[in-house]
Amino acid sequence: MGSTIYDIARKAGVSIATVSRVLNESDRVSADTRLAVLNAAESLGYHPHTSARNLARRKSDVVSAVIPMMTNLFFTEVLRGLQDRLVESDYQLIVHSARTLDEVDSQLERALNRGQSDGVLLFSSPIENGRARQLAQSGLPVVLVDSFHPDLDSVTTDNRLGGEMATQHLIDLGCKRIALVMANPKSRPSVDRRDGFLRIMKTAGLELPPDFIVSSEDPLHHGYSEISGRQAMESLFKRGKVPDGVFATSDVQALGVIRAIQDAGLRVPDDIRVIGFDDIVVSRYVGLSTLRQPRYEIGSTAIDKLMARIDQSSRPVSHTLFVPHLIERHTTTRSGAAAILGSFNEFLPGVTTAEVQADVSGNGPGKAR
Amino acid sequence: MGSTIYDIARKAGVSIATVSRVLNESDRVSADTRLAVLNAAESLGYHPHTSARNLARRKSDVVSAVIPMMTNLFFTEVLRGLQDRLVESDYQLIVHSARTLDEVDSQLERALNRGQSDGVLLFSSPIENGRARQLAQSGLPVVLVDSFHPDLDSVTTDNRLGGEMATQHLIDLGCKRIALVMANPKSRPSVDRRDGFLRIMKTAGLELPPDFIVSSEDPLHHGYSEISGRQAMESLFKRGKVPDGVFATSDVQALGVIRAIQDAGLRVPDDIRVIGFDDIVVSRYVGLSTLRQPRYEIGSTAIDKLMARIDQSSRPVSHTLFVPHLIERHTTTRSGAAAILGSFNEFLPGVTTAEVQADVSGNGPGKAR
DNA sequence: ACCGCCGATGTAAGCGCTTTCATGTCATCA
DNA sequence: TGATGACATGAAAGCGCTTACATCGGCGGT
Repeated sequence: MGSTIYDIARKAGVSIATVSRVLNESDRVSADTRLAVLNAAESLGYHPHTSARNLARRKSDVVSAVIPMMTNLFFTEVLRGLQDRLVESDYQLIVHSARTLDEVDSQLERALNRGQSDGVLLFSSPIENGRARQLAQSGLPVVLVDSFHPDLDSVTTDNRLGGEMATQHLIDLGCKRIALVMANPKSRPSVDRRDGFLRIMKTAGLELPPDFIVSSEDPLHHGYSEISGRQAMESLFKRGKVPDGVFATSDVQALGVIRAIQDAGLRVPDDIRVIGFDDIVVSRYVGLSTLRQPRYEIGSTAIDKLMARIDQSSRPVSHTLFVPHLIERHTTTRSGAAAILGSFNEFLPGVTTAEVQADVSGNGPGKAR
Repeated sequence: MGSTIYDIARKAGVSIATVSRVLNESDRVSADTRLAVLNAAESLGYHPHTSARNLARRKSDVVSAVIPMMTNLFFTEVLRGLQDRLVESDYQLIVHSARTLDEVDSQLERALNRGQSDGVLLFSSPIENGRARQLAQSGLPVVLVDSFHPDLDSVTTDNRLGGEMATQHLIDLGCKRIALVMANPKSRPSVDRRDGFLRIMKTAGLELPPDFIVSSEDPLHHGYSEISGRQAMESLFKRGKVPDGVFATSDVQALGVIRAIQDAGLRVPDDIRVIGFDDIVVSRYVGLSTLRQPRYEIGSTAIDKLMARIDQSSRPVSHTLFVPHLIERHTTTRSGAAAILGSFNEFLPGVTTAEVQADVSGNGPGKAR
């Protein structure tokens, strides 16, 4: 174990330079020596030493992804998109996950170390000028995903537009008293979605009762969690506010919102319509209406951009903005339609109205756990 | 950008050895010089060169995870568990994802390169003797997750036992004609689960009609996919076979099974009860009964084992076997209860919140947030 | 005043590889 | 037949860092 090119060179009776040439597919080697070297390498069970190689080449073929709130379902899905794209290239991915936005700093610091990776994907983190400078100074190629700064390449969904679309959708459905459940107000995507919401509410001339915007101060996941959505909704109810439509700034929150509504003895969508954002996997099974972020495209575009910049650091900065796509599911069906569709769960076409009725009134078995 | 310890040394008026000492927290440096060095480093925006450092230290503080079928939901969830555990240590994770089991070879090859990582976690891949030898020869610490070989540390769920529990559960519910929907027969976990199934069927003296075992030949995801489960069930129906219970070797497959059942105009669980394996996130929302794998513990145990072996390569090989946990949900309720419960979806009000709480608040026990 | 010791620092030898440049060997052409 | 390349190979200089080992003052003990 641990053989080096010196061992190979000795065994094959050549110099290390020749071994290196063979191993790097350079064609300036005769067929005979090539074979001898390959045989020697094979028989020694040679594995190149990556660090040494990277040091000499000044290249690592690795990209870093700094991802806050990895436990959030949305990110695991984006990550899958990334991987899919990355596997096709020769790059490998090193994941720096941060549990809170504060941890991002330290993880980013590590990701910026030279020699570790050829570029960095920075996810969903606010970029103040200090950090922007830090990134620029590091000289490492960086692409922002799901966040924005004028000086840096970025790939985002048009969150403001998404907020507008979601809100307009609720309005089209006849909702009059719409509540907004947002994540931590420090999260840029959440804020952008809110701005879209506000704009449409204003345009539509709809009244926005005080307290109808609830935000989470939870640092964990930055408020993008089921529990935070649930608490937001409960706090609304506690104050006696009952909206007829809710826009949650993420699907995970929307799931919590739905739970709270049902715990309060109300029904979705009959009493309150709910729409989320992201279109995580669960949403499809649960029948949650949402704005789909093109995860796959986000991931692959980000990778492409990063690679382009790695190849040519002087290229002009570019920003890609994806338009989210409205997915209408059960949680925003019209009252009438809801009765007909019957099932809350679009995964279950076979369920009859009767069953759903029974379900809504009945109490399920207590989960003994 | 790109400053080295030489730059710092010059600026601080010391030698590179001293700089290195300061940067590595060695205490054999006077307070004055330390300060001077730190200031110089700061003002230069110094970032150490990881490859150079690793080369000199013979240590990388990175662990590799070779994961087949990353797009499978189960793995993304295990990965979350890993990350959670890893963030607390100083290690970083490099992900080698393989889309098929064949790609595992090449990804593993890369993961075994020296200098890239200090250890490898190999997921769910069959270990023939050839590969075992390759792993041993590489000299790199390896821990198998979700697969087994006597010579290598491993962490697995007791799949055979799980298969027994699932089957017994269906029998307890009164099922007489139970079908097995398995993934690719080359997948060890799937095979083990089948063996448990067979054993219980035999013990119970239940007849196993021919063709009631359907396996997938799909190389993609090795048969662990919704589509494969669906096709398996369709092929059963096509041949006129209608079981009254189905054990699918994974939840994703079970979702496909359910879909097929409903497309055929039958109902779950009234006509056919369904149980899966894994307890992926979606299952909770869909009400799918399943055997839960303790993902979090699997991940953290694997990491612990790997680190232990990195620290002491001579330690004895150990195997950890986790007992899966039966989660009863809607898809295996008794006929009577099913009629009352009504909804397929346990996400609806009838369900107590206890379980959801538990799941939402963390990835498992031992979580200190 | 001398010896020995200790703590702070510098010197230099790698870590395992890539790559430039120099060298050597032939076939080729005038 | 000797000059001329084309081609295969070797020698050696790094890549940026860690870490023995050597060095150098200054100190207390005698």
